[in-house]
Amino acid sequence: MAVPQKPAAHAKCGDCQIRHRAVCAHAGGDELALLEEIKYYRSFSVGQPVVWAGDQMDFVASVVTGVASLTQTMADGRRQMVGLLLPSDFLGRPGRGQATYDVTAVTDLVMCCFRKKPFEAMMVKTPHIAHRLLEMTLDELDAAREWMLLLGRKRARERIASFLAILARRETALRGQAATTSIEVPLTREEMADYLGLTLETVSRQMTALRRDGLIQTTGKRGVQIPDLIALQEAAGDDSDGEMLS
Amino acid sequence: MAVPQKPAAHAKCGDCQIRHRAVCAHAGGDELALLEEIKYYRSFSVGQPVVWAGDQMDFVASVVTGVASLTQTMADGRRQMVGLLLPSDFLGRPGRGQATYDVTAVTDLVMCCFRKKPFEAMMVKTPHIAHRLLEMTLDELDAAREWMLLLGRKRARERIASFLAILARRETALRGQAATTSIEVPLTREEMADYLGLTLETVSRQMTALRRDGLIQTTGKRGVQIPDLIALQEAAGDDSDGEMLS
DNA sequence: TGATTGCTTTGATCTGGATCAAAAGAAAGG
DNA sequence: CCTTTCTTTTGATCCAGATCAAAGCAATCA
Repeated sequence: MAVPQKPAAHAKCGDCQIRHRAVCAHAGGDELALLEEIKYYRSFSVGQPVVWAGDQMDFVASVVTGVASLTQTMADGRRQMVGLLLPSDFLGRPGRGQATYDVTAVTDLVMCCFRKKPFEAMMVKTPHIAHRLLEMTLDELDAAREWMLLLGRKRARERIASFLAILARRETALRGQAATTSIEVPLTREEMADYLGLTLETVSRQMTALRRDGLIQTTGKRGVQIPDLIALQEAAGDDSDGEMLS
Repeated sequence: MAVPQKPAAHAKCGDCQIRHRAVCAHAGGDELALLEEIKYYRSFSVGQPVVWAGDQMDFVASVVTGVASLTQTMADGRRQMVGLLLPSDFLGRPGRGQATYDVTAVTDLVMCCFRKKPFEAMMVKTPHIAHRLLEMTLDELDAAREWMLLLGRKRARERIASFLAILARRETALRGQAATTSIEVPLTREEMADYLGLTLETVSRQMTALRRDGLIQTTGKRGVQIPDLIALQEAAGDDSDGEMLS
């Protein structure tokens, strides 16, 4: 397990699968050419650290494939995951040299990296990249605040249902929606617990309860099928019709 | 109570007390002149709503004086405050028409407002404003994630200590630091509970406990003195030396 | 093939904070 | 002044989820 992979030889930005959702989404052909020059790929296998909080970090990056976690750890070992980076999500903060969180590959992971200096220089020159980064950061802020409601006020069952519903939504957004949505949860029970502010035992028990109540089916450890996404969202305590925003 | 105030006649941007910390911080003289043309002030008294979640919102704004809260409410009434807007903080999201959260004046409040359309137009033309907004949004994202750790993993006592320590830090940053830091908590016990993911009874009990243990003194309902900020930060469960970042 | 290693599930018990209830301040109004 | 209203404090009890403990289960390896 965990053999460091050789970065795959990658196609040009124009063919990239995250081209239209990542930080480069609004970049024109000329801007893309500039990015193309300074980009490089890095791969990580499951469980590998990308950076530790406090480390010097001289690059920023987009997730191309796989999933990474942002985690905070207290002195006595209590852990809280504060973000999941899925394909097209952005890692790093222009204008800051140290990492703020532990970043870990929770699945095999490929990132499209840019050295910080040239990227920051580009941000000044190419308004489309800066603009897209603002847009993405505002989205992340909304997501973080949604998570604050979950962590501050939702019961264990609602937290699990919320998490599964969010993954399912992202899935139906990419694929089309079928009668039953099928997802692959990219986290272990313990990682889910760290994300949801629970213990792994509670996560396991509530998964069992949701299955017993017919809100989900499961295949293996990671597969979850959702026969009725609306019902699951109601179990999540979310205002039934779903809060959509332009 | 709560008599709507007449917006005060205000000095020019150059003299504004939040000039160097708000979204206009990096704006040059010419950019400031443009902002000056489209700005207007609005005042709210304690308890007044600024906007409700879902409302059309055709302006963005900076807090000049006072404090506002961002709150999410679940269908059954559970509430979670997801942000506090202090002087110089920014409200609103360029590129979105509806408010995402309930915004309420928790003290008397003065805001410096810009109609959304002209502000968005300016963002395109003046890179300094867009850049500052990105910077502020990234800071808010960090704050939100710090709050996720608090809500997901900290005990009641640690949450209160964290909250007071954060207010105290902001105070010592503005004023100089004295031996004893004095702060005025801008929230009622119930509002603190909504912010900290607790009940108002637990907040009250833990305030009493912190006083009993000599970590704070109190004067009236709102005044709190902190004889030893380091000790309070330890009670907050934060890595003693405080996580400072460039 | 059995043994080791990592999850995950399930059971029994404990506890921090919620809930229910009431009293005590403190400010505002008649 | 007393009454009303709002906020805070304190007390008694309860319970959702944590903690402690032990099996299950599936993959990998020797």
